[in-house]
Amino acid sequence: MSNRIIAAIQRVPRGYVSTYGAIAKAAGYPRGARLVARTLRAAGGLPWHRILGAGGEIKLRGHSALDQRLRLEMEGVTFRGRRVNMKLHEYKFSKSGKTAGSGRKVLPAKHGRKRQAR
DNA sequence: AGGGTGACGATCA
DNA sequence: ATGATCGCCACCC
Repeated sequence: MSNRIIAAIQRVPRGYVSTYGAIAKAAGYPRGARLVARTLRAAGGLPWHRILGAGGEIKLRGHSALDQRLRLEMEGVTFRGRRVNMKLHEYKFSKSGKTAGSGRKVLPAKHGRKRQAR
């Protein structure tokens, strides 16, 4: 059952987002990104718009993609071109029990980014 | 049982 | 950055 997946998705707070892969992993399916997608489509009443593809890219097509984007912006999520500004909104799961903060070294952001094609 | 598909992801060209 | 491939996993003919 995708119970674990459902649960993981529901843990993502408003104004934040996560990815299929991350959700899958958090739910105990390290390679189940597709399962997450399937679950999102099947189950209802879930904050489906908060789940994105790797890198914060919207994987939906057509009008649904726009819908998702609007919903996210409506929640205060900002975009960087075509994808969500994960830097600011990615929600990190904690193994609920294990080392919370986990290891993220806060890489030095250096100065400005180089370029980027819209 | 067999084959195709998709709200994915990582790699390589 | 874009497009093609391959690997994964569950569902649907």
